[in-house]
This record gives sequence, structure tokens and C-alpha cells, in this order.
Amino acid sequence: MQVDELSRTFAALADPTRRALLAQLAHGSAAVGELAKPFDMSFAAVSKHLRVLENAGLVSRGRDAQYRPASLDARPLRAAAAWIDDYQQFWSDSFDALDDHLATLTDKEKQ
Amino acid sequence: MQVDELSRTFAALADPTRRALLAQLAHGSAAVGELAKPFDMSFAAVSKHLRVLENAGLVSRGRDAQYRPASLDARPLRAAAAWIDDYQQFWSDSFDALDDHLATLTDKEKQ
DNA sequence: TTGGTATAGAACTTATTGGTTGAATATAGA
DNA sequence: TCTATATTCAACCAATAAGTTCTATACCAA
Repeated sequence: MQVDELSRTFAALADPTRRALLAQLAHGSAAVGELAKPFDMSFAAVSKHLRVLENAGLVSRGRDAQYRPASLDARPLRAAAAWIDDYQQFWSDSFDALDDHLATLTDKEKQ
Repeated sequence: MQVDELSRTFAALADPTRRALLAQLAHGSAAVGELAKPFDMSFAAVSKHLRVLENAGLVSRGRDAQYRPASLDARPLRAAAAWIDDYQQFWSDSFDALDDHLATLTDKEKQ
């Protein structure tokens, strides 16, 4: 790998399929077959995404008969949140508040 | 691009060079030449990284004579922080603390 | 207008990513 | 032991990413 923990965490989060997998796992452990259902892609592809999440430390795998249940491990997110929080002042400074508010409104219009 | 805002944000943050660029910009706008100094890479490479950050909405560019100063725009980080914060309970719940501790020990045994 | 400096663009290389399909492995159950 | 189910592995492909070098552009200043 050769790349630092924080980079692996952000890279893992950069894919919407993987974020959706984490969201599912937030409701509890699940096996690959269960996790793959919402996605229009092969089990093998989901298995690969789980491997990426595992390498980022965001999920751990177990064994239950034929199943390899995945479970969420959110700890790496703490460092990611800490990194981002260092920039909070740059979006929450009072002189930015109006800009932020307007941007929020604009974003909502786009949807 | 074809990829959502949050994915672009996380992807932009997944590279340590780009995170370092943002850290520099937190101290104020700077031109490419200035930003490139700490890195052992060509100006063109830094310019490309800035383009990625720009496409993620994290920096905006200006013009000052020959210079193209970049400045930080942290607003996309707010959505990223919000996404991560949904998982905060999974690393801070008191009833998870023991689990976490045990998992850490188990991981260490594996190595 | 000529030259110097800052930056971006274009073309290229190499490595990685995200997907596929088909074979292999692990486990449960008859 | 045989078979079905769940998952991973291996090989492959196309697209993207991260870097390079060289060229082009934009601006200032003499």
C-alpha cells in the first residue's frame, strides 16, 4: 500500500457505493449477499469494495458458516473528522455566514 | 466528471499533497510557485493538483499579474464533515469502548 | 518589441481503480 | 460423499490518476 491511514480513509469514502455499504452496516453486520442486493453489480465487485473498506480499517470481516459477515468499524473516521474540523473556522467564520447561507439555498435550488 | 460533490470532495482529500496544499492555503492565498516549494515535484504537477481541488470546489483561482493565486474555499468540507458526523456514535458510544479496546488487542495479535 | 517569469496545456508513461466473467474454495446439509 | 450456497480469486479490460517533459500563453518591464 505505502499510503497513510488518512489517505486510505478518504479514498475509501470517495466512492458512493462504499459510502452506501457503510450506511447499511450502520444498521448492523451483514453478509456480502445481503449487502449486494441494492446494487446493480456483481457480488465480486461488492466483495472488492468491502476489501477496500477493510484495508482502510472501516470494516472487519467474520465467519458465520458460509457467510463472511462484515461489520462497521468507525474508528478511522475519527481522524478524518478531526482533520476536517481544523478547517471549520473557514466555513463558519461569521463573515462567511451569509455566503454559506446563500450557498445552501443555491444548493437546494439545484435539487 | 459525472460524480457527485461528496465523492469529489473525499477524492480530493485522499491525496496527501492536496491536503498539504489546503493546509498552506489556510494561512492565506498563494500562487503556484509559492505553493510548489515544499514539494519535490514539478510546477505542472502542483498545478494539476490545484485543478483537482478547484473541481472539488475547495479552492478558487484568481489573477494577479502573471500569478494565478489560489485561495481556500472550505465550504465543501461542511458536507463532508456532516456525512462523517453521522457515524460519530459508532466511535464514541460508551458501550462500544470495550469492544473497540478488545478489537484493538485482537488486531495487534494478528500482526 | 523583446525578453523574463509564472502558469497552463498537450502528449506521453505507468500504476491504480472499478468493473466483468469464470473457476476455486469453504461450509452446511441430505 | 455429493450438492447447493456464499464468497473469493484470477485474469482481464477500460478509464482515470499522478507524474513527467516540452511547448504555449499571459503578463510585466526594459
